[in-house]
Amino acid sequence: MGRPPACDEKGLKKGPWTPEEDQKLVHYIQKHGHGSWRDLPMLAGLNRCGKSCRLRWTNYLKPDIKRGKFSLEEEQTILNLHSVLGNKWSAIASHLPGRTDNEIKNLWNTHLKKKLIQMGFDPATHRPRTDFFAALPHLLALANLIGHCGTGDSMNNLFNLRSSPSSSLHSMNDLPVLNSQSASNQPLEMQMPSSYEQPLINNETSSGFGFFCREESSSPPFMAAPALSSPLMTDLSNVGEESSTLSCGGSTAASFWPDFLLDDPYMPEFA
DNA sequence: AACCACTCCAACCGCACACAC
DNA sequence: TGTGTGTGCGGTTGGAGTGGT
Repeated sequence: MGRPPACDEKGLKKGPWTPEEDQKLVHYIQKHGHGSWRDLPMLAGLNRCGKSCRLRWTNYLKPDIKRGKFSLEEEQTILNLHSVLGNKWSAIASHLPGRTDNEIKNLWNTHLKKKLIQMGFDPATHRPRTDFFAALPHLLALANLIGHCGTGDSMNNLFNLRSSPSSSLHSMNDLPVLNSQSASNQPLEMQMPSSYEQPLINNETSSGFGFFCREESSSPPFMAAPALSSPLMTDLSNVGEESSTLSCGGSTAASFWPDFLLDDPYMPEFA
C-alpha cells in the first residue's frame, strides 16, 4: 500500500503565499528550525502541507538566497556544469551560492536552453546538432558574421558555403573556418567541416564550436565568436572580453554577435 | 483601449531514494 | 525483507506581467 501524496489533504491551501503566511513560516523556522516538515504547518499555524512549506522556505524565504538577474559568470558556470552533470539542478545549485535549483532550472528552461537551440546546439548534449535544419540558425549567424566582415549580402555569402573534404573534426583547426575578405578584395571563402561532431578534448573542456575569422594570410586564427557558442569552455567571460578587443575587416567583435544574442538582456554589454 | 501572444517564474505534482521499524 | 514515512529532486503548469498589433 502506497503512501498518500503529502499534499492531498482536504482544505489545505494551495497557490501563492501571502505575506502573512511567509511571516509565520519565517518566524517559526527562525525560532525552532524546520524540524519535521510534515508537522511544521500545524506547529506554525499554517494551513499548508509540509511540502509546500519546505518549497517556500528553500526556494524563496531562506535568508541566504540571492535574488535578481544571473551574472554572466553564473550563466557560464551553469552551462559548464550542465554539460557535465545534465539536469542535476541541485548539484548545479550547490556550486552557485545563494541560487536555488528551482531558479537555475527556470533559467535553463526559459533562457539558456532556447539560446543553445537557436545556435544549433543540442541542449541535452551541448553538441552541435547534426541535421541541416537544426544547424541552419548557426549558418545564418555565420552568414551574418561574414556580412560584418565587409562582404555585404549575408545570404549570398551563405551560398559560398562548401563542405570540406575532411570527414570530421579532430582539433581546433578543424572547426569551421571563415577566411575573411582580404585586403585585395578577394571573395570570401568559407570552409565547413562535413561533420558537426564536436570533439571533446578532455572531460572538462572542449574546442567548442566557435567561429574563427582570419585573414587569407598565414596569421593565426582568432576567436570572433560569441562566448556562448562554446558552452563547454571553462571561462567564457575571458573569451568575451578577449573578443571585445578584436576586430575583423574593420568591425568590432561586438558586431560579430548574432542579432538574437545582442537583443538578449543576459548578454554582456560592450563599451 | 482591447485583445492576443508570449515570457517568466513561483508553485505544484509525482516519482525516487534513504531510513526506520 | 517488506512496508511505511519523510524528504529531495526534476518535470510541468498556471497565472501575472509585458509587448505588439
